[in-house]
Amino acid sequence: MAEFAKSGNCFSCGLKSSMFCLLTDIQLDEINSNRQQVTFKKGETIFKSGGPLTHILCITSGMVKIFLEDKNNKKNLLLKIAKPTQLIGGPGFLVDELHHITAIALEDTKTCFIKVSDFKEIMAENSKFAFEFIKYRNERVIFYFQRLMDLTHKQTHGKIADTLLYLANEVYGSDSFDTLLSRQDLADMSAMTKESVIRIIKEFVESGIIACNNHHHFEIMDKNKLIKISKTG
Amino acid sequence: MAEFAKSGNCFSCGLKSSMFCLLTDIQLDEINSNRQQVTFKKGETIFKSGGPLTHILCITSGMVKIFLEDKNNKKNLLLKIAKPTQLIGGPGFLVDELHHITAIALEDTKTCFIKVSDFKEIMAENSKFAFEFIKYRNERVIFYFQRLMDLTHKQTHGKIADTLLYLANEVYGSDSFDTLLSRQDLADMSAMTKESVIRIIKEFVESGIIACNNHHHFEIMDKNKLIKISKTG
DNA sequence: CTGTTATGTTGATATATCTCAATCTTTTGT
DNA sequence: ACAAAAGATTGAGATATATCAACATAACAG
Repeated sequence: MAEFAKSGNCFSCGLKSSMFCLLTDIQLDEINSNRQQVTFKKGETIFKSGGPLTHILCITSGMVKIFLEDKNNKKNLLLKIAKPTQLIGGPGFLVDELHHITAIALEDTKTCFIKVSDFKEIMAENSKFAFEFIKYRNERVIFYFQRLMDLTHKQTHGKIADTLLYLANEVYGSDSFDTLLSRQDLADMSAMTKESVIRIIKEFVESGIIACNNHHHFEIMDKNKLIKISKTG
Repeated sequence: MAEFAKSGNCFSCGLKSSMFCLLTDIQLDEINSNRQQVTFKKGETIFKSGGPLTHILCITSGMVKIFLEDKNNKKNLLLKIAKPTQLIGGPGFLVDELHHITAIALEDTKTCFIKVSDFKEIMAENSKFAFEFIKYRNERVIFYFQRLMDLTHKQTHGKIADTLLYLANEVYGSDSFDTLLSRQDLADMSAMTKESVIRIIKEFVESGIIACNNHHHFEIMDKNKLIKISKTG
């Protein structure tokens, strides 16, 4: 198992320019000695909504889908795709110490488990670390605000445009990408049915806005048009 | 202008059992000497999305609606009704120092303006205060998660049930209440049109679930039924 | 390689909700 | 008190999207 970089620098596991850069050697040692590395296979559940929040996770490699679950209606809402160097844990921290989101590995994924108690201790000692955490949280809130507006006020074309732009810009960093997400996942992300997703993707392909082969390769051909569709809803 | 209570206690302006109880005398003095009390008339804008976030506000008296604005579509999403002793500021804190929400007084409202720089200083000195702030933020995130699920997956009857239950339980603390919200506000809160709100309220009245006089007085007659409607969507 | 299961696709139909326009009611300002 | 403005209500019609069922294709296990 790789050790963390010393001297207030980032994790050796790839965590660059994150809040962990703010830690002292002593604090890094403390986290380092208590952390556990765990590997998940594709499709495995990393943690589940309602379960105890004992650790904050850092993704070392792989990809994870994070979503809200509804027991009654079995309708999920996919919130984000988490990638390496991102922390996942959720808002139960300092509240009820429960998970409010579910995380499932989209491919084989390595994670570091950091004890919540270590997290708290360091946060109490190191105010810059706490500030960075609040900043991170607030950024997420701004993101969810946008999600609330988009999912409640836009119609299907706009929502699919949003989902495709999110994947290209935020997840894959390219207008041409292969995704691990199923049509149902795209539907859960856009708050609609998989049938509607399929129909709109077909429309987008027919009008030359995107290309799509073998179900999982996407290419954005006319990004301006897609952005316009996203804006007009 | 009233002074804050000393000895680590709450604001004299009514802020009870809040995070301000965690401050020392010195810290309270610091906030106290820099704060400004501002009164807003009914309908006045307290701050607007996009504007600079220079102060965190504490509501001393009155009621405020907090909502997300969309410049293009002029469709708003009402997030919450803020009441006395609540802090309002929003997630721009430590991110871009801008407001991401708009606040409008629903009635004559008194507020305390606390400088963001004071807030930061005290948070750096007092880790318990920072923890309390993170807790507060995380509670909001959990609330927004629920909102995301409710607004995207439920249909109109369920969403109106949610809105009525929110007003009764969280805002007015009674199953019988007069609200300052218009039909359009209820629509903005439930992510639907005012016409649909009106029709469903009429249905609820006709089936004896609620009573509603002179547009603004509501009374929940059959709460169990309303809860059931909220659950089944 | 082959049957089985999961995922994707298409079409026909139902329906919830919005839109628009007319009308009625309440609130507000003078 | 009255006119004007704002908000609430109702109805008819349009439409976007879900639902359901059948079928096609891809992925997977033995």
